[in-house]
Amino acid sequence: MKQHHLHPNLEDENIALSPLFKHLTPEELDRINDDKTVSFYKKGTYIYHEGNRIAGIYVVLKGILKIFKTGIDGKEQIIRFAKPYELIAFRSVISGELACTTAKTLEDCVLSYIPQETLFHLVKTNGQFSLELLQLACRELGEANEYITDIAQKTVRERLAEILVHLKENFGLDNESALQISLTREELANIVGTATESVIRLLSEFKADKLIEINGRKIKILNYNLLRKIANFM
Amino acid sequence: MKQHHLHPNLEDENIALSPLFKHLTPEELDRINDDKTVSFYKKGTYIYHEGNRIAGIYVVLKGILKIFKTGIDGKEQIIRFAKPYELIAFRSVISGELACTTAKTLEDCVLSYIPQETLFHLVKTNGQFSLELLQLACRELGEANEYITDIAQKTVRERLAEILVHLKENFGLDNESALQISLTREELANIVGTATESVIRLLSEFKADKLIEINGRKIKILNYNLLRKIANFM
DNA sequence: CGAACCCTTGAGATCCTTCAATCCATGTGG
DNA sequence: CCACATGGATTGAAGGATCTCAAGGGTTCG
Repeated sequence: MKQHHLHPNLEDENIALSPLFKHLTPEELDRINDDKTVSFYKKGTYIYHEGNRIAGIYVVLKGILKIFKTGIDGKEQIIRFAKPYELIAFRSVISGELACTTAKTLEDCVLSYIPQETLFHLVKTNGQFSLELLQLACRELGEANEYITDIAQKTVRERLAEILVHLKENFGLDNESALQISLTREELANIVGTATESVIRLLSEFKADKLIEINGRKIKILNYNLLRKIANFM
Repeated sequence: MKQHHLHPNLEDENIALSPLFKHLTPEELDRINDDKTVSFYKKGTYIYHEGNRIAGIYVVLKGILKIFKTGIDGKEQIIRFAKPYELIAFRSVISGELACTTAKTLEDCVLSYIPQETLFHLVKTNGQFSLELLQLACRELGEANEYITDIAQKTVRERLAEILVHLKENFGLDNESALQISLTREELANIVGTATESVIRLLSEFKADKLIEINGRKIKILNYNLLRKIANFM
């Protein structure tokens, strides 16, 4: 296995922990392990840029990344986050299109890179694997459809509450019931699709309403159920 | 081949015209043709509803459908349209989730229904086919990401112009350079993600600016390039 | 001819954005 | 250790885009 020895504990991370690779045969896993490279990336590093042609997919082994599109005036629209054992870049690799998003690390990350040849070979020879990849893509598609409807129909207030709920669901709370993921106000705005100032004002309101507690970037969830209610889930 | 003889010319329609099924072996095509059913649906018919469990996919052979989610207060959000040789319902069938959208015919339609067993068998045994299906899903995912960014960042005016451009690209113009697809103002609003009244007012503005000509639901495109400019493509 | 639908227009309200100024924490170089 | 630069967070004020509500007009179809 090729490996960049830039980080002490890379060996700990095992690609087979990703649900997608669970049902591979030992031979297939060996092939992946031979072909892959594992690398360490500092917080704030770009993995790929919108418009790039990408020659392989990445499995997140450690850390969190944001995946975003750059829109009007360079304003970022965050499409999703990627956390350990999730894939990035597979959409463009599979479709053969240029990257439609940019990926940037929000924390120090360890990523495993799998060349597209290895991936395509697996898809073509392992029906179970390709079905699971398909299911992954289809689940993401379902989430994207939700997202579209929310942005189109909900108020900024509802969307912000919803995002807080999602962040809790996806990244959990620490022992003080604060969101584990740490985002700037601007990043929150770029998920919700609004102005930074609006996020700030609404967070203050949520705080005044005892829904959350704010300490810099630390956001404590005080009343999860009410937050869900405000989010106006269907 | 099982077939509902509800329509004179069903035999004309050949599922193999769909690019997805192009690379199948004759045996595989036979299997599909044995398993499929072809049916006629009048304009305004629901094919499936959000929340349904769906047991197979549909290939559109004739007609146009709208695929939408129902959001706040029952307001529809149109996610996409489906036209001949495109698939519907495959997202939920593949992911095994309940339908996250509703499909309704906008015109008289002919659809071919393929049971999920047939589909799954193909995916598992034909690597090329599953790759193409994956590519289809990934392209849709890319479009969904665009859509999200547009709705989040563009003004209603820009989005409406963009939708007109898209409708021209996807459904073409008739001999009078009017959009082939006929939508109500409300449906336009439900794509753009705005109020019906806003669409009406903006269409009037576009008309005043000689971008389009309006005749009931008939929308003639007079200045395509300027429309694209207003749409503010990146 | 009425009912159902759709389209259109106006007026007022409101949610959000934008712009500008300030504050605060952090880090860096002298 | 201080001075200053930088990037984020905050607040206020003003304006504008868009929505909602209400009313009226047109068309189609049984």
